[in-house]
Amino acid sequence: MYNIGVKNALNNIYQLLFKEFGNRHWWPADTRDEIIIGAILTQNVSWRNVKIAIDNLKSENLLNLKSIHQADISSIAPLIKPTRFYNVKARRLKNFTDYMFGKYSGNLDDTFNQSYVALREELLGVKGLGAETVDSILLYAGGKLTFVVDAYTMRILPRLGIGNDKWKYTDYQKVFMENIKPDLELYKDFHAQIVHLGNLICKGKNPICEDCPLKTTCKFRK
DNA sequence: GCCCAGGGGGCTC
DNA sequence: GAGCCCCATGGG
Repeated sequence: MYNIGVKNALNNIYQLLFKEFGNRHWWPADTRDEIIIGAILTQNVSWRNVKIAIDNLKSENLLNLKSIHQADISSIAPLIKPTRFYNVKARRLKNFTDYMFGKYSGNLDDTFNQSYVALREELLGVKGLGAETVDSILLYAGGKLTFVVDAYTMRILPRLGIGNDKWKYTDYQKVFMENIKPDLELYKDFHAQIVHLGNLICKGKNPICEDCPLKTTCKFRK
């Protein structure tokens, strides 16, 4: 799915968003461990709540993978309550550390030293990590060139004439990866821009978004 | 009180 | 392989 129309549209969309919002500096974290933990905690919950959980973990010195690996689920779960599904998510955090300490002795450099394709498959095999979580980890913590697709992406792109309700995660991911410049910083910021826009105005209820910087592009406005 | 949110697993057919 | 329920907090 490569054509000059899509390529121009995506570039145009990014330029409009960047002009409106500036560089989003995403992912907000001090360490790779924190990015990975945040990627799991943010599943189906707003970043506001994740932030609270992150701070809770930090205050108990649990905001790193080694400590998570050594801790019991029962001591992690209460700290991440604000992110909903806290028991499930505590298990998922430990699923990741079990995998990483089991296979790579807890060494993140070794983990991310694997090829993109092999590592992505491997991570998808960890219970509790789906495509969006895995791609977030690979892109923001691992520096791998993979585009992160989320619910906002799939809601907004069709309005701009790209995709439809039949498209799946992979279809959206491909359209980005085949049509935008293969640049790590662009991948990071483009996804961040879409999320920011989605948080502001595209909740999916009202199709007419008066404040949307993309309104000249949006099919709902024509 | 009610609705829904930046996801993923598991079951059913 | 799509469709549905489960998980179970917090803000509007």
